[in-house]
Amino acid sequence: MRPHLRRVPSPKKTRNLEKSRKEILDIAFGEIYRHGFQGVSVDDIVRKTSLTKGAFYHHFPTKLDLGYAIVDDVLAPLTLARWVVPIGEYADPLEGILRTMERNIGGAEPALLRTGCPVNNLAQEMAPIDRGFRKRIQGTLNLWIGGLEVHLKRGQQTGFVRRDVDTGQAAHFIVMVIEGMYGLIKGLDDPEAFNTLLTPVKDYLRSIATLSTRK
Amino acid sequence: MRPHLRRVPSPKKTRNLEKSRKEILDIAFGEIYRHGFQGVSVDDIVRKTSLTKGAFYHHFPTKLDLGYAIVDDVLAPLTLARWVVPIGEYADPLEGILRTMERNIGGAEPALLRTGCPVNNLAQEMAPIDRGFRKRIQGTLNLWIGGLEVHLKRGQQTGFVRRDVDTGQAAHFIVMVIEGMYGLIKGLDDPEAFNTLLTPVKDYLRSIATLSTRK
DNA sequence: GGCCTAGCATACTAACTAGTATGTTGACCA
DNA sequence: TGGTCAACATACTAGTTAGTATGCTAGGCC
Repeated sequence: MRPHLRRVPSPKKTRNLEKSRKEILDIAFGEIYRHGFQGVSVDDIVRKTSLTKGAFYHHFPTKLDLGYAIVDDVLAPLTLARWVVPIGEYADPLEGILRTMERNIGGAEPALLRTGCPVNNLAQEMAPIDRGFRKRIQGTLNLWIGGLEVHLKRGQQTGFVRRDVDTGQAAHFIVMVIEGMYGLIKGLDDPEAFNTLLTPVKDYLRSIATLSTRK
Repeated sequence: MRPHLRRVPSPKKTRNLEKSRKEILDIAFGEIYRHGFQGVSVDDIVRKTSLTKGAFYHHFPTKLDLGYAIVDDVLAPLTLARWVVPIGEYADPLEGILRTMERNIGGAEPALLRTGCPVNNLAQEMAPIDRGFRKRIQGTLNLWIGGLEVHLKRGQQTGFVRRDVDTGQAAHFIVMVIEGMYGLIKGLDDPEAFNTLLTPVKDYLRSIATLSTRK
C-alpha cells in the first residue's frame, strides 16, 4: 500500500475553505431570510458563525458578494430541489405540482410561512435596488420556470397535459401563483389562507389537464 | 362682516402641522417604496424634506411609528383608490377588475413595475420582522379583499357573477394574483410578463362569470 | 401687544456599519 | 522538518445610524 499517493483530506483539520464558506453561506442565508439583506449586518452573521470577520472577508470581498453567492449557491439549488425535482416523482406533472404545493406550503410550519419564500423575499427587497441581485434573481426564476416547463412538456407527451397548452405561459402562471400564495399568507399572517387559495388553483390545473385525467 | 369669528387658517403661514406631516409621509413613502424600510434612514428622509430632524421627531416618536403611519395613512387609502374604487365604475365587476389590472400593471411605466407594489414590498420586508407592521399590513390587505368582495357580491346580484361563487375565496385569489403578478414581473425584470400572465387570469375571471356575460 | 406654547431648527451622542490593516497559525510539500 | 502561504484572528477606522438635548420663533389668544 502507498497511502501517501491517494491521500484523503483529513476530516479533523481545523482549516477548511469549502466548509467555512458553506458555514458562512448557510448562516447568512438564514439570517437574511428572516431579517432581509439590509436588515442583517456582517457582524451579525459573523457572530452566529464559528469564524470571525477575517474569515468572512477572506471568502467574500464585500457584503454584496455574499448576497450574490447566496442567490447562486443556496437559493437557486434550493428552489430547484423544492419545486422542480419533486415533480419528477409523479407520472402526472400536474399532480406533482399540486402535491408539491400541498407539501411545501400547506404542510409547512406556520412560523416558516410567516417568513415566506426565500426567493420571493430577496427578490422583492433587492431586485429593484441592485443590478447584480436583479440579474441573479432573474436567473433563478427562469431556472424554476424552465424546470417546470420541462415537466409540463413531458406531461403533454405522456397524455396528462393538453397539447394546446402554452407550457411557457403555464409555467409562468404557476410560479406566480406560488409566489403569490406565499406572499398573501405572509401578509395576512394566516396559514389557513392556503386552503382558500388552493381551490381556484386546482381548477386551473384541471383546466390544463387532458379530459381523461381530470379528477 | 366679522371675519375674526370665522377665521380661515392663513395659507401663507410658515408652520402647519398637517402639511408638514403630509410632506414627511409622502417623501418617506417614496423613499421606502424604492429602497425598503430598512434601506432608508431618517436622515435620508429628512434631507429630501424641506424640514429638519427636529420636525421629524416632533411628528413621529420613532422611525417605526413613521412606518406604521405610512401603512395606515398612505398605503391603505392608496390601495383602495387604485384597486377597489375604480371597479365601481363598471357595471360588471369582473370587467372592472380586469380593466384595473390592465391599467395599473399593464399600462404602468416599466420603471415603476421594477419597483413593484408598495403594499407587497412593505409586507414582504416588514411583516415577519415586526408585529406592528404585521397587524397593519394584515388590516390593509383585508380592506382590499373586503372591498373586492363587496363588488363581487354586487356582481352576483346584478347577474354578472355566478351565484355559486365563493366571493371571499375569489377576492383572496384576485389579490393573490395581483401581488403575484407584481412580484414576478419585478423578479423577472420583464414588464412583458404581464401579458403572459393575463391569459390564465382572464380564463379564471370568465370561469366565475355567468354564462350570458362571458366574452 | 405681550406671552406662551406648538412647531420646528441645530448640535450632539453612543452604538453600529462595512471594510481594512496587520498579525498569527495550521497544513501541505520539497 | 522547516519554509511558505493559504486560511484565518484581532484590532482598528471613518462614516452612518436612530435618537436626544436644547434652543429658537411663529402665531394664536387674551
